[in-house]
Amino acid sequence: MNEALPRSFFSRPSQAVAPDLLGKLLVRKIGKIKFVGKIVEVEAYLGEEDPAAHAAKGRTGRTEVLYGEPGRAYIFQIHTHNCLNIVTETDKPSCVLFRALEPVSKNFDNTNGPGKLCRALHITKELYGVDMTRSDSPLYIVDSNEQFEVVTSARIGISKAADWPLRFHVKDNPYVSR
DNA sequence: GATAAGATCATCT
DNA sequence: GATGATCTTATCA
Repeated sequence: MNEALPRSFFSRPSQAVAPDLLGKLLVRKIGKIKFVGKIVEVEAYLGEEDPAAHAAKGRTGRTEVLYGEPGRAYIFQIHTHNCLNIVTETDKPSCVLFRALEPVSKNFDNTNGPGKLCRALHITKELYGVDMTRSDSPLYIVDSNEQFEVVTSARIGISKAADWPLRFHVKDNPYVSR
């Protein structure tokens, strides 16, 4: 068990990966400590065609990972906090943002937000570019067979293209942000 | 000129 | 009071 999702899982459009990512388990290992959280809210970013995506700005170094392999972790710093994303599609700088997690292992909490999520899991620039498709990485995704209802809604917290239905979250889950 | 790091202002709790 | 896919300034190439 606890086998990381294959790279092929992420080699699809963000809007296809995002909803499938819900209910999956995010594993964060810090030394011998392991945090496990269920993904309950995500947000898809398409890339160059998405005005709200960082890649749309035409960056090359800061968003380097976005242009790289799918399944890689993209750590983005917002103000004094960090945000965790996972890269999708090789050709496009698209990715999926983890907005909220439901604590499975009870050694952490307050994960109902992008910045809070990273703070709780102690995610820093050190994890930038980490391969999340390997179960020996400090950060990876594990499959789950749980049943739940997915809700699609408009994105939040951005100024451009905020009305695009690229936000997905588990219905009736107390850990979903705002 | 380009990349990296730190901060401010609006919205939500 | 806290959080948040942005913006400005500083340092390196």
